[in-house]
Amino acid sequence: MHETFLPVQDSSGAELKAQLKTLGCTNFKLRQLMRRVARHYDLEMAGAGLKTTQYSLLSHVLKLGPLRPGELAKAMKMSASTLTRNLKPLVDSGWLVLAAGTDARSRIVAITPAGRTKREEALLHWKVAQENLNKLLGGARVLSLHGLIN
Amino acid sequence: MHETFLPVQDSSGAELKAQLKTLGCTNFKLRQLMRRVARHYDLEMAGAGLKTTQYSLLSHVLKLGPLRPGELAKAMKMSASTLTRNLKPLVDSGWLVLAAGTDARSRIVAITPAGRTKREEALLHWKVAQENLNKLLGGARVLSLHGLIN
DNA sequence: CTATTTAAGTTGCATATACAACATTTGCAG
DNA sequence: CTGCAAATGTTGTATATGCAACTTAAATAG
Repeated sequence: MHETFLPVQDSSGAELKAQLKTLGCTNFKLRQLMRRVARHYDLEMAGAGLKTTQYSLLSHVLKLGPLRPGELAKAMKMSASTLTRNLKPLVDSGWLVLAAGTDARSRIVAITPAGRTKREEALLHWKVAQENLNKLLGGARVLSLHGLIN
Repeated sequence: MHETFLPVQDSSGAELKAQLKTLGCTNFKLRQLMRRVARHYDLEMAGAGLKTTQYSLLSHVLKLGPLRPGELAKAMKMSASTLTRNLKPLVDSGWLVLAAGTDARSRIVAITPAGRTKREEALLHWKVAQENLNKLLGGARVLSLHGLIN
């Protein structure tokens, strides 16, 4: 009788551990959610001819200014090798440029005028996707999710 | 003065909308988290010679019994084309088999004895990864995350 | 000033992901 | 039966992801 009230109070003890054991694989669940969310954004972003990952990359270069690939990868928390490859389609499209850095081994990534225009266009689609996801999942849920991530 | 207390009470109204506007891209944040979590699990799962995605696939085939690719893809909420390709390394390793289905066009995916053994071994590593993630992110946070996903 | 270490990016390899187009095969209408 | 529509998987193409190995260049030790 007592136990039915305890869980909420005892959330950092044995009860929490017991609840954790009932959960499925966090990695799998997260991937599932990621696929779903990515599809949602990509569907809308396709109207601007971009993948959402590309929009994110473009936005980060815009905001963080011309910077070295290494810094960008660190800021976006992705591996340098992934970044190298993700840059390619955007450079090929003329939205980003890879210039020589101060150092002969390093480089500088920068957004081009065409890149700014494309990003501006894509921003409108991003807003729609973001707002629709809030409706789809529920604003409170999305808010909680962001709270957990940071 | 009053407003400082309202947000919590008014979580489904204007205040929630205002808070949502301050958030960054949900897709990007989620991808970041996914990368981090995937790295965590994969590092541990490497001890069993499996990627975590492969472990998930193996586990699903084990639990859902011999079944058609289409059903499996639906259960795991991934595209059929992704599944087709993800099956390949596991079939090549002899942990799964693709047999002819009742229907001449359909097929049956099943786990092999070697697959069961491998999955058993990998389960131990999965448990370590799962538990360590709980410690790393905090049990309460992981619990909330699962709550949001389902 | 040479030799080794460190730094910065890229490439090889393997996997994950999905949309569109495709090949087969059933099922069903007529 | 015939022919078209629906079902079931696989392939083509493009991107995303990361580890390990590699290349080049700077920095530092001796």
